[in-house]
Amino acid sequence: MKGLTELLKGVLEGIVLERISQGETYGYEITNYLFDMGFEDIVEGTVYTVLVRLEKKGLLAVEKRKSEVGPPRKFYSLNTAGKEYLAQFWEKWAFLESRINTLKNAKGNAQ
Amino acid sequence: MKGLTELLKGVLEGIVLERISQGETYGYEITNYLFDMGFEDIVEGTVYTVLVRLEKKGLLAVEKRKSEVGPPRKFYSLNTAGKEYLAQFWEKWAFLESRINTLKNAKGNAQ
DNA sequence: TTTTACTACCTTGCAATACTATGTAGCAGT
DNA sequence: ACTGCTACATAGTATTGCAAGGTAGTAAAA
Repeated sequence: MKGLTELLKGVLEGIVLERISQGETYGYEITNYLFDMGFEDIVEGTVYTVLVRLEKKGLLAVEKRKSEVGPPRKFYSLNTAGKEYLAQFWEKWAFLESRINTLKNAKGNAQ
Repeated sequence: MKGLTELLKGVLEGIVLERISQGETYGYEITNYLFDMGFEDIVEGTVYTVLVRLEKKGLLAVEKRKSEVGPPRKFYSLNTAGKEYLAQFWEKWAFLESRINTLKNAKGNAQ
């Protein structure tokens, strides 16, 4: 799906955090996962910038491990702050989703 | 709800368009509507900048009318391009919503 | 008549984020 | 040596919502 850029703002961060929370993983795998999910326009560079940002925010634990099929991988997992942050993300998402759907089903009560 | 800023990016535009599509309305009313919906941190300035952008994109028809309780109001409605754009917004939203919920219910299949 | 309150619109500068484009490097098979 | 895949990284750009102000019309209170 194309033209999602603006809608993804804030959401991508949450998606990446959730993916990590479901099991230790690394940037390249996340990129492929997103592609398989249908986010075909989210490229590697974008994912890495998100990971760097999340790490700077102090939400992730990192461990570098050798791979037998390429360069070493940086495995990420959520620390306590990361779990808390993710929980907040889901709260915000739920709020937004409910309001949007309310609006969507309102069918013209303006004025 | 606080801290929605990033999540609102792209979404706010859609919300405003949808509101307008449900019946001719103006900036001040939209602001109050958003507040009543629970978006208590979206202030007037934000709404007006959105309206200006939507107008520049050529999605809106405008008509200025006098008010008996204050300054004149600028009533907006969607033109053809605006309706098309809104339909695309809902498609994107549906896509995003479905993927997010898939992810949310995935429960750890990483690696 | 001045002040306050509500209505209504507008603008500039800022911060956060995703995208573009590009680069580096390890490993394996040809 | 070359190609292809794996894997990480970053500088610059565009878009967007927010903060913080400003201008004005109407009407009732002071």
